Amino acid sequence: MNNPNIPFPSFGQLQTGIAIGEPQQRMTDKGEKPSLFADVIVPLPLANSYTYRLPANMAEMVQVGSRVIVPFGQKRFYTAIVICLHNTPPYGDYEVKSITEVLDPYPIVLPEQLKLWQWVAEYYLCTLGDVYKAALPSGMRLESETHVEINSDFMAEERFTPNEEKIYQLLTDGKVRTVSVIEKETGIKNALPTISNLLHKEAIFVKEEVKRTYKPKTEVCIRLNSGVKELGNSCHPEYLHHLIDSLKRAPKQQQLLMDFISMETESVTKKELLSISGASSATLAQLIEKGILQQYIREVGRLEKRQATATPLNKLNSHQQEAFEKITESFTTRNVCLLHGVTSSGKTEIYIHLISKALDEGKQVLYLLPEIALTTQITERLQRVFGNRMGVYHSKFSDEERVEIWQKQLSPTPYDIILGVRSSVFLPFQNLGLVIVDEEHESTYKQQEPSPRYHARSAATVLASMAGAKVLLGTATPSIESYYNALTGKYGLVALTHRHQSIQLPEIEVVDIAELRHKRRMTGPFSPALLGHIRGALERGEQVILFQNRRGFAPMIECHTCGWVPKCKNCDVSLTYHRGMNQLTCHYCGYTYQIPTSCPACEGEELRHRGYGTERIEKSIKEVFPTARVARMDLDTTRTRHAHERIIHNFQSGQTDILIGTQMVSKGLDFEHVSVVGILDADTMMNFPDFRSHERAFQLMAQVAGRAGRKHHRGLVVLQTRSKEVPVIHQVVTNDYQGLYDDQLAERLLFRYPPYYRLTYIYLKHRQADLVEILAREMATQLRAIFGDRILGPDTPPVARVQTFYIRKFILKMETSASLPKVRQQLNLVRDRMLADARFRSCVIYFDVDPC
DNA sequence: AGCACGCCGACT
DNA sequence: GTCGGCGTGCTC
Repeated sequence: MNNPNIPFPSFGQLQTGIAIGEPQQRMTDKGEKPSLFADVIVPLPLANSYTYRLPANMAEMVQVGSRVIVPFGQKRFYTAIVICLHNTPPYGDYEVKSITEVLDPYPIVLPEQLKLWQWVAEYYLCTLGDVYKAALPSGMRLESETHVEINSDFMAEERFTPNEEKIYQLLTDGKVRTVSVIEKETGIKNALPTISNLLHKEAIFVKEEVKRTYKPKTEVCIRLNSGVKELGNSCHPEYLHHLIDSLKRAPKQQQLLMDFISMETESVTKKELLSISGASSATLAQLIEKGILQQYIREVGRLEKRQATATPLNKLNSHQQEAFEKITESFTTRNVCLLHGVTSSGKTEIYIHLISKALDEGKQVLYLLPEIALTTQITERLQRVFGNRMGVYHSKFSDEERVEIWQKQLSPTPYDIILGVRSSVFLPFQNLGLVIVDEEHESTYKQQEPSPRYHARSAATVLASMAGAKVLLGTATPSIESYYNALTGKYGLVALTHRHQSIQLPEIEVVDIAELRHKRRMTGPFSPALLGHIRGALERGEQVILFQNRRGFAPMIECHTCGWVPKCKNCDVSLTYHRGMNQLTCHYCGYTYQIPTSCPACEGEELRHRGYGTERIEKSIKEVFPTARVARMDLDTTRTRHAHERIIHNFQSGQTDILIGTQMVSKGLDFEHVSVVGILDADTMMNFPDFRSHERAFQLMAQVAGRAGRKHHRGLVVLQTRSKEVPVIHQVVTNDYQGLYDDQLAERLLFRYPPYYRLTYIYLKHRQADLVEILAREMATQLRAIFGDRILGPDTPPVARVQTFYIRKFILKMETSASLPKVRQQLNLVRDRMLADARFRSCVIYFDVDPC
């Protein structure tokens, strides 16, 4: 295993070989000759780019990075991205189709972005089409749909089949319908063949139409009728008075007109006018009817209009100032710097000063946050300082809003700062100077599903190096990988150990719930000690956070008689009981089930809840403290855009006493009055079957613990566990990150994990269990022939079946010294070889590079 | 990913 | 004959 020289067969080209950008011009093309061909990528999981003919009238209008509409396949049209313009006719005997329409006369994907797309596709072993789909807001990707209409001139010569008759009859009303509508209304499963038969018989017309999903937002506005306005302005200053007088007999209209004039504005939205004047829309309609006021529709942006910067920068304290200078210093020799700052050390202030510095230098800043943390406090803090220079890019924003941000970033007046989640690394930047990855250790930066399975931290680093920008990774609990990179000198390292405003780290009390449970001293999920501390806090008017990293009511229900547990029919997992919705839910595929009244195995009537989710914790705590005001924050209570903010706001303003939540409660929040934090069950985190489980458990617990404590009082954390002898528990109690790091690093080396080895997971999926099994066995042989004992598996993952697909998994552990392009090429080769086998053609094989 | 095409078994 | 359900192969 110590030999990194794997027997790689020597193949010529290693890379995918898709050329992006202007090709080398041949001498003969030196002139300003317009290009004849365009290579494009389509938003499909296809490995190749495709060459289209560029009609002469479009040649001037298209650039690398423009969107174009192209016919692709038998009927459909797609929005493709031009990645190369050239004059080389493609070889091979296929008909070269022409571009249908050019959507952008300028690039909407900049050359640098295309390079990032290509890096992501290569590194994460996916297609450019996958990256394209993830990168561009879907509102910018128009697709075609088939519309079907009756031919009214049709004379029946042949007989129709029953299905043809059905569809024809449906269409006799003359309405235009899409294929899916026809299928729905007739109940025919696959209507396409029948529709094409009808088309052959010329009974119907079919047209393929590109649907424009993006619609600009509009509002109805009111202004003076132009004639009235002119008279009022110049010729007859008295005219408006006459006009008002003339409405004497219509006092409501008169009042409304006066209200409008007193607003001293050219134009106002209808809504605003009516609400200010209190008039009815009928009154307004009459004024419009009389030609005094005029109604028109105005296009408005969806982006929030905000005040220009108002609040000045806070002055940094001496520790922050020192850190700030060290970071700046580090950037002179290194591109990436890790800021390791304990909770409440004021990292955000340092970020703000770094952002401000970058802006002063005329650069743009990308501020990345993990998915869950966004909104609330950090956003508000940054908005107070940077106002309308900052844009927010988040999955809870509508697609239209994302489109507008994208376009704004291409405009001459882009946001200087983007605060965003994972996917904002794909936004166009014209002059990027700094990327901040906040809470860099967060695993939500890694996209799990679907492809591209990319890590935003890595993508951001690559993006920055392409743009000549610097990267700051900030966290209180660095990922083992980043800390290793910092200690080995690849990254700069700056530590911030002083907490702001004399806030002490909380005291952590470990409670052994195994023993208490044995002695029957537990009240449901709560130990006597925890309940005592909660009671104390409530009596003192202080707040409590209870952390349980599991949503729902109970992770499973179980028949008390025979032990039967309901499982998902699609996935190999037990179902979570959600009490609020009174149903069982699969947390993997989202499928919901009715609750059985009796056990289908033994017909026992007693089905018991096993374990605790946040919902059940909420119910239990209300039973113990009936007067306490309790709120819950988890995926289920924060589905809507503002729910998250509302829960936090209510807690912050003291309208809630106890906040129960999943890891959501641990992110980027600072509450003034929290004195007690309860970690209800540390074991579920530590027992997670993953090499990162202890690292993650430490990070989570340290973060949650950091929520306890206020300015002058030390907070208290009650940590309930059944395994208090596990080192991580002690490391959390003593806030010993270094200890955790040393332990983990030793383990990682011993068991060949990152940062010493690079991991790639190889997944195999198929509907038939036996087929994946055979595939796995044969693939194992091939993989081992190349990679030897660097291949582990095939394993059956803990959840062996998700959404009716059976799953097998290999783990590849590569030395960091091995050539990545060669490894990738080998992996692709094996996959292609397996899929070339007729037996395995319908199997799915994919890779997860640097899994989290 | 769609979509066509071809083959097969079932229904009537 | 018609229909629906797959497996297979291709998309400039």
